[in-house]
Amino acid sequence: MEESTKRKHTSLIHELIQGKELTKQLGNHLVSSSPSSYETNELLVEKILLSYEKALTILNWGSIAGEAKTTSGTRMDSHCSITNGGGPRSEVVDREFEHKSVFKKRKTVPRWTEQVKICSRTGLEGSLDDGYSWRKYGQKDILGSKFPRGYYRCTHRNVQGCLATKQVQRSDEDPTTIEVTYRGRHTCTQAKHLNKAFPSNIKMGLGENQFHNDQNNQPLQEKIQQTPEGISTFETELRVKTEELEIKEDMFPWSSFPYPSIGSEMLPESMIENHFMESFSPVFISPETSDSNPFCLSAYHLDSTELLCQHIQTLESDISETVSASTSVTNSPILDLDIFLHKGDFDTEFPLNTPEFFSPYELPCTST
DNA sequence: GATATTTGACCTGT
DNA sequence: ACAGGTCAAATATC
Repeated sequence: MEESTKRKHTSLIHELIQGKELTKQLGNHLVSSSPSSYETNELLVEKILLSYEKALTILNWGSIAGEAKTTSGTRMDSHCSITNGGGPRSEVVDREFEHKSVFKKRKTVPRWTEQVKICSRTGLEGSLDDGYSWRKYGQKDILGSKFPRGYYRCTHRNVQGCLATKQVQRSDEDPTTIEVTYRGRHTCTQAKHLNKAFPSNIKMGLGENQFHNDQNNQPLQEKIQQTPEGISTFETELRVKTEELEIKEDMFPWSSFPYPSIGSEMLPESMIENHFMESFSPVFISPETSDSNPFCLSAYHLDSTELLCQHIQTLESDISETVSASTSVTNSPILDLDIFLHKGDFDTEFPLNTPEFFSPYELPCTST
């Protein structure tokens, strides 16, 4: 028993080290990336994936992955989602990774949830715009929920084949909070446009998948109309609290790991050595504080398992797209990493001071 | 008239 | 069978 665990542990370390090395290689390739090296990159990515899948398998089967078990059984990637307090949403997350016994690479639709805190003081009119155009295609009463859930898809679905969707629902516990679950990435032109508009002064540290305003720069603001699932008015006071990030395969929150900014070797190195091996609690977002801004981000503590998953998510994401998206952000989100590392417990909100990012309620979005 | 929303029906997975 | 998710016809808005 003891011996078995030891062996698994050794294998796990081996796989992680291998993944690290491969990632380094990939990083080097990315630096000198040329069209001709694409295949090489792809090969490296495959290898890395394989290595991490093995590691995950070990984690899942081994005793060291005890916490990886969920109420519905052992799931190899159930721990890939950031703890969310066991709310209803965790169910959704788990469901995405059913049939775990099959370790085949799956192309799942990335999904993550943001909690939008609404501070409405005045009327009930207004909009909460996340920068994307959405079209409502359905609404459902959800069992056990007081408020119905609204289903939205990208307006450009038909024209540009953008498959991004989102679900909007008011929180039962806190009616002033709206839970927005995004699914899929935007492939439409507005995504590209918004990438550039993303604030450059939002700094993030390692592992923070949290602010995935989307791999394509997903929305932060939600345009809520007079629909029951949302609250209509907000002033400029809107707080976004990305409480849970569910990033699955194929998803890349550009805001999380801007490869180009980090440098070819920095990412994997720091992730593995600082996070995986030491299991500390990283802190993510560290925008310059300012009381003037209503948006607040929460920091999360991740254990090594979660970090591992996030790292895997990162590796599995579309590298080329990542590079593309990242290059649109001039400032490196990683800048403040050192400042926040090792800060231990952290449960602070970071108000963002990025008017260009938060103010556009009236962006040409959401249908009207 | 074009586009968006509403809402009951239908589909799918459990 | 049930719940969540999607479709699509009817309706509303610009």
